[in-house]
Amino acid sequence: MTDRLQGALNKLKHQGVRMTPQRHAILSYLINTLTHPTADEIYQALADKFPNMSVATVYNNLRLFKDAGLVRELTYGDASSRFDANLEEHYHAICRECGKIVDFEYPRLNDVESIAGKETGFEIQSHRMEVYGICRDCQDKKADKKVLMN
Amino acid sequence: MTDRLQGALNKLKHQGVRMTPQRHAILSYLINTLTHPTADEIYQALADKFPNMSVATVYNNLRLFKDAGLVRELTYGDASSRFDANLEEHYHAICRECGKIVDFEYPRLNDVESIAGKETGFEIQSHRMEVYGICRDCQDKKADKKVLMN
DNA sequence: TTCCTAAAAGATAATTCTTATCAAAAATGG
DNA sequence: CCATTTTTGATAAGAATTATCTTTTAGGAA
Repeated sequence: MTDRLQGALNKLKHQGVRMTPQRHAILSYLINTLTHPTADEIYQALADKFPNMSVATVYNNLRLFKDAGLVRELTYGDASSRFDANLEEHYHAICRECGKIVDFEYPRLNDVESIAGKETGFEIQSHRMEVYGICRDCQDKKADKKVLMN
Repeated sequence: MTDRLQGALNKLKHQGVRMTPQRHAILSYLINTLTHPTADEIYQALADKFPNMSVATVYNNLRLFKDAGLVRELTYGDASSRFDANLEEHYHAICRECGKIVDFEYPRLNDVESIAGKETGFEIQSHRMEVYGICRDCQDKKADKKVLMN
């Protein structure tokens, strides 16, 4: 059991949230996976352990975790939301080909929020930044395809 | 007729794209509006002029403009995509309350793309950044509500 | 101008993702 | 172990977007 999972479980207990096997599995999966899965990916990943689990349960729990401040919902170009249990400051790189999301380190943009606030009159609460491109895997696939075509 | 509209029309013609009244109206609306409308907002806005126009036509043309490099699709937290015909460098401030999107100026993040590329192995093509908060209007509304409650 | 043909529009069905509903099952506190 | 409240699971419903297909139209050629 990781520290982060333990901490999350404590937080939920403290908020009076009941623990269920499904809930535990979803949370655990989210915290231990390095990718940023969609609701459906979580559903698929847990299908072996919980053949009877409903997708609605996954969505319900993701919302609950979000409300509890345990995960963030990421909405990007492709259709479905992705979920990120890493609440620390970090930015994302997104593959235009396969939708994969990878974290990367970059100095926090400290001044954007105040500058944008002054310029727009908004009361800024947060910011977000990401880069788009083609991941290594998809680059390789494209190279292979080229070779095959010649 | 604005220069930007004229330029866009030329670009389409050059690509062999046929012009239709609906297409022209959608493009013109997008270029002349300062907001970043959703497909449905465009549809509603043009309903008077084109009572028989289908939503599918709006979506088809938006995709065509996107493929032609004339507009960008912006996907945010709320359900539907927004479209931006301003291709110049700029960042967005988004209101969490009403969904409004406002442009703001901030020095271009020149180094993010190369730094992220080195760190992740991605072939980076673009980046995007935005701030989230409460716009002036919604701040005022909240203040009013407070007064009323006392 | 008129005609031809490929492209686009319009109507609507289909898809996809997500949320709502509700009866049955399960989790906590006593 | 019981009672109460939550959660689950099944499914319907909803919203945004895309696909399909027929009719109409744009734009070049005759």
